[in-house]
Amino acid sequence: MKSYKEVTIYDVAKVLNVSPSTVSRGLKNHPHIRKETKKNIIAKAKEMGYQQNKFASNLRQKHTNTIGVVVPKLDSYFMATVISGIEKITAQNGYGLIISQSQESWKKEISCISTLFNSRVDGLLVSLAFDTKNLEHFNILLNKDIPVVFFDRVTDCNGCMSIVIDNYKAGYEATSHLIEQGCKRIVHIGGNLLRNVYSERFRGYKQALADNKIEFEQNLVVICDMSGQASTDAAKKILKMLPRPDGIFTSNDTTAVAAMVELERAGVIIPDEIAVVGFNNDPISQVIRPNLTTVNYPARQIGEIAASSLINKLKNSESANFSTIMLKHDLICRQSSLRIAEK
Amino acid sequence: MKSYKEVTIYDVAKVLNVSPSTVSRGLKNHPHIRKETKKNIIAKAKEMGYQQNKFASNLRQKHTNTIGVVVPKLDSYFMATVISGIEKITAQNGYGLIISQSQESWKKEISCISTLFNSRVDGLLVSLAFDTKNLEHFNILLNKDIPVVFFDRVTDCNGCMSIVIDNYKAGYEATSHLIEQGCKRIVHIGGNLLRNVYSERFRGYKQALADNKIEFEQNLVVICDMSGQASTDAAKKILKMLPRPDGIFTSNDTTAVAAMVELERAGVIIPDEIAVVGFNNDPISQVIRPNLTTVNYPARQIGEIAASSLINKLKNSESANFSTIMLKHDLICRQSSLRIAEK
DNA sequence: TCAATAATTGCAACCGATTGCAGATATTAA
DNA sequence: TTAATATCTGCAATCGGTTGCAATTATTGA
Repeated sequence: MKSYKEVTIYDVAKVLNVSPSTVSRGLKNHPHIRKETKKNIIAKAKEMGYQQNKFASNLRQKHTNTIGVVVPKLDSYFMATVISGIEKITAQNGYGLIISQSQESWKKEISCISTLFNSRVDGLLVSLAFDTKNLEHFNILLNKDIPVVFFDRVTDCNGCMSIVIDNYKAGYEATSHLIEQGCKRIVHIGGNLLRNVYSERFRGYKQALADNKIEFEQNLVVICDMSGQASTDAAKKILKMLPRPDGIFTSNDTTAVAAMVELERAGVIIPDEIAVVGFNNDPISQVIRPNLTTVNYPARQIGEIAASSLINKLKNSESANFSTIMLKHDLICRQSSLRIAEK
Repeated sequence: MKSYKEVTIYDVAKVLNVSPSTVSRGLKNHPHIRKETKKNIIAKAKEMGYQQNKFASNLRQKHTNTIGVVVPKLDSYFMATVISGIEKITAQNGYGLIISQSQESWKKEISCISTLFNSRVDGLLVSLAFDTKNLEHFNILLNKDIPVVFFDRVTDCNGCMSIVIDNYKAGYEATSHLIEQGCKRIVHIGGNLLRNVYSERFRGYKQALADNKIEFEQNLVVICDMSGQASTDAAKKILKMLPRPDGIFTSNDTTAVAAMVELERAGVIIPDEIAVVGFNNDPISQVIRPNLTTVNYPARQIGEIAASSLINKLKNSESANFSTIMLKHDLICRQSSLRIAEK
């Protein structure tokens, strides 16, 4: 197929009249090689256009310097930011990155994991799909001591690390904020309760209601796929509820925005008639009018910490083996929920 | 580092009392191996948990069955959809995917290309960064006959294929549509004219004006980074223009939406006072009120065709060597620009 | 000057899958 | 039954870099 000839350490060795092993060591700054020799080797290798063959190297060394990433979807501001953080750290440490999407599907997640396993990634960074019900597909990795770090959508998995925020607290704060603003009937829109992020936020929501002596009503809870469309539908339902709800706490900004658009279309005034709080602090939250109150999720930091935890684990497998790192979040109050302070 | 022992074809061979070569051939369905033998080999390999070592295989075979992807940014609906299309095709054909982002930076693009080159990808799928000024960084690939297929943000590059839509025509149609709706002073918001997508759409815009005897005004053109923020700023400028423009054609939906939000905030009625046309047909275009008129960009199809063209080229390098494939687009007319039909 | 120690370098055996060619076995034709 | 052909298998070299250990050279101390 390919007609050109690669330059190998053998070629460099021949020209320099040294052995391939010397070239190999010289190139990676091995202390046994004389400085002078090293300089020659590096210069000549560069001159000849030598490029290390990673397959030969990996074959011998048994690791690939590659990290696999499995995320539900790439196309959200949140996830893109996380990945950007991951990439920054991995690039700094000389690791390559293979990114794959589970498309929110358990089945596809299984195949992603298997593919990455077959590519012999050294470690994995994972955020779970919507409907993943068990973790058996991770066993092939765990059996071979390939470390896995979960982030955002995490799970209890024997020996794996997790990077999250305190979703319970965030949900509690968001809901409490709405209550402080005078809301009495607060709708919660959330995703599959299998996933910690949704179940925890939901739990926070319920607890905030309870702590404020507001009765929890199951029919004020919408569990959906968290798409814009689902939220538009939810908004339509909300419009028909009697008495009409006066607040919405939803688990991402996409749904918050879609709901706001639909409500305003029906003539509802936000926040006066219905106050809205989203989640993630996507850029759209600052574009939409009224600006959206939301929970700031330190996405880039999540990515950076997940990556550096994994790399740390790879570098010394005996390292301090924490199980969970919890990052700080903030509730950012904007116009979509401020009914008191502004008056 | 790793303490477990991998199962190799030698292990399988020993158990089955055949040679490693037979196992190798049996596993890949080589016609010289008896059906019976094959069955045994496959069964035993599975039983023993054999997993092919890709490094050994790649080392020997000189190719990696991996395709590299370089995109400016992952975090847009458009790009995520393209990648989804790419992944579908590559997965079907047994290729792996390494995805990297240039973050719209020429410099980062150079480093992405170099990294992928070092990973020995068999071929590359590329959409150029905003400010890429020359193509020298592709020479390392081209010199070694590693095929590159450009999509969306393409360029003339000796021997490379391109997958695009007719951006000139799309720009022409979008602008003509606004003119038909009675617009006389149409603002165009676009990106760096280095990139075909922006320069072509701009060219279409100008031609449509010319064909309708509307004088082109340079100060109605906003060249920016196509972010929501830039568009909000642009909208503020538009509000101050006298006489006030009555139409906007902008090169993506993000900017269209941001502009609409800002204009409506200032009390401008869309489309009556200012009609808006975007580009891409992002989901948001159907969420925002009024619904956004936009150009449908067949993102998934672009990805699929780019991937299959590349794979085709890899499989038989002598294959029909087209230089450009141009896909069909449509102008989707919605409320944000319809001033006549609806009245 | 000579032994002892330190600093360099080379040898050769890996890593695991692939594949051209030769050898072995089975089948068919004569 | 024997030669000729068709089917299978195995041998051994190869891909290119790495690394333990031996060998060589340089340096130091006595």
